[in-house]
Amino acid sequence: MSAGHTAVTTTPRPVVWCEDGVDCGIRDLLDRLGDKWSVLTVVELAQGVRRFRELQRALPGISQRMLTLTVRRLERDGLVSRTVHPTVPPQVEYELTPLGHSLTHLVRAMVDWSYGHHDAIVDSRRAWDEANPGSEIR
Amino acid sequence: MSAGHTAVTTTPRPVVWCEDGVDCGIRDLLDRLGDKWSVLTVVELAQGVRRFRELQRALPGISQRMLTLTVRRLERDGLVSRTVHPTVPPQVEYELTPLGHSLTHLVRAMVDWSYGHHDAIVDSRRAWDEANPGSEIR
DNA sequence: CTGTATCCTTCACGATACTG
DNA sequence: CAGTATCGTGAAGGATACAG
Repeated sequence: MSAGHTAVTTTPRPVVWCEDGVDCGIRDLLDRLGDKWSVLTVVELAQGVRRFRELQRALPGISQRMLTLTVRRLERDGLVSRTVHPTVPPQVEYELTPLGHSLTHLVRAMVDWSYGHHDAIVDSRRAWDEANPGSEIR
Repeated sequence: MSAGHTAVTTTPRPVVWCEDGVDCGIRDLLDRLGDKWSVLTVVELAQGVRRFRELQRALPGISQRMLTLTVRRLERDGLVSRTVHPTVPPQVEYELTPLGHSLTHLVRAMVDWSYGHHDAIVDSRRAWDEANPGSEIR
């Protein structure tokens, strides 16, 4: 694997792009994973059905606006189902769909990896910061 | 599981926060996953050692500035090692560390999930968009 | 309670020029 | 080749007010 003394001229099979620049779907996932609240929302809903207000309380710091946007996008992607009970005051329940539950395994793997390597990352950062004082990288 | 006819009063063990709002590291991972180029860079480096220019060519669309920032951050986190050969012109090689390689498994799982569920997501979006014409959600 | 509508700020990223 | 420096832009997200 590291036996390359000459340049690696054969580009191995692409993993992310199918053909020159064509995204195969990973970008969608990364975008969802990337926004501030989607994963945390999925994690909370993995515990069970939640009402709007319950979600908001479970996600300290989220604004009403962002919670709405987040659950709407998750619903649009088919990860979350939204059930409106026509009562007064209104009652809306959010729940993970089977597709959403399948994402849960992945999220669990991410959480596990974080737990397992967080110390190493923190140490590495501290060492790097000491070796590169005054760097604007962060 | 769905047997809750009364409210779920016992909040299950937290998964993301250790204690009220304390992040246990998942946030760091999500931030890295979230930025535009980190994962793609790791994927490319998973194929082998790469020089700066090689990386740039492998990541169509990335600017010189962003590539620098991305590899610096990955280096700071201990995911990537940077080796400078004091030649002229300069030659710098980037390589995944063992920590970086461990992330590869997770990325692979993400790619697999994307491949497996991309169609379902696309379908769900189309259906949602048809059911919610003129929505600003996207 | 469950949203929408506005306004405003931040900052991630791109473009470009310059350096050793 | 491998960066650094600077500037500009758009989009994400927060705060707040209002509605059904």
